[in-house]
Amino acid sequence: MINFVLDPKAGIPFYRQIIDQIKYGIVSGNLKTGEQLPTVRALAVELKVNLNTIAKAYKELEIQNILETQQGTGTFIRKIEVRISEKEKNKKLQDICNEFVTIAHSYGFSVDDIISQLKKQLK
Amino acid sequence: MINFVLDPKAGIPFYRQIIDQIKYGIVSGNLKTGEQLPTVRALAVELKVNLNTIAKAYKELEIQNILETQQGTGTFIRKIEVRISEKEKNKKLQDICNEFVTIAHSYGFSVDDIISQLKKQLK
DNA sequence: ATGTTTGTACCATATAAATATGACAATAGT
DNA sequence: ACTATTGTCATATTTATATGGTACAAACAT
Repeated sequence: MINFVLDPKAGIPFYRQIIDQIKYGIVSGNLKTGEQLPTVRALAVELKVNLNTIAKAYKELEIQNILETQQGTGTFIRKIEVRISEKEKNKKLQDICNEFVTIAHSYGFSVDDIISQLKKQLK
Repeated sequence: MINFVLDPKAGIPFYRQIIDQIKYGIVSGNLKTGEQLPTVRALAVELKVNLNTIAKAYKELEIQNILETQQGTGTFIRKIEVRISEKEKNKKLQDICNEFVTIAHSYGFSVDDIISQLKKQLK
């Protein structure tokens, strides 16, 4: 579970701060596959924002296939189900990598930079 | 010269993405002092945005004394040192990687999968 | 069945971002 | 001088974003 925090001075919308923290939580392992997130109302109260703001964050992550929501039950970190061929999988991985290398490049980061950052995250 | 890239899914305004890419381009050495940037019109066409959006980015960097514009001639990198702290740089790299890893994760790929794919691309 | 908890949908409002146009000014090349 | 190219400015308009308020719908517990 994460300890959510909002920074009103950050100049970053609340819902996006929440998105980022969830993503960070997944990458760092603080959020595990299948784990339930706080309910929109609970988190809204905790962070003192409207429940729509939370719902918007959750919604966007659901569209990105990162979360899974069930009305009446809750919101969860999506369990990945792989039902594509090995070949398609590799193609997908390649596509994702290409896209991100391009973005990283535009900020002056090299593939080596990315790799060493990723390795850091493994520890 | 930079290969500018706009990511509509990033949740960061276009003009700010351009600003960041120029700043990081200077820091990483991809943009050198005195170098001319694309004209506002050229970059607008390339990125398929309005020229005002590019002009806004350039303008803000001129105010920050990072760019130098000469009406009728073009926009250039100023002879000053752009300082971005290690911390900030790492944050940016981390953000990019974070985004990357989360998406990959949602397709069932691990950080190790990504690293080995990236290493393949290096060869 | 009923009530509670869950996410969802819709509406309203304010602000920010991006576009569209057009006119203008400085520079360079001819 | 003339022309083309550059950035600038102003203004209006449209679109997207951001947050809040309220009511609705699905799942669950009892």
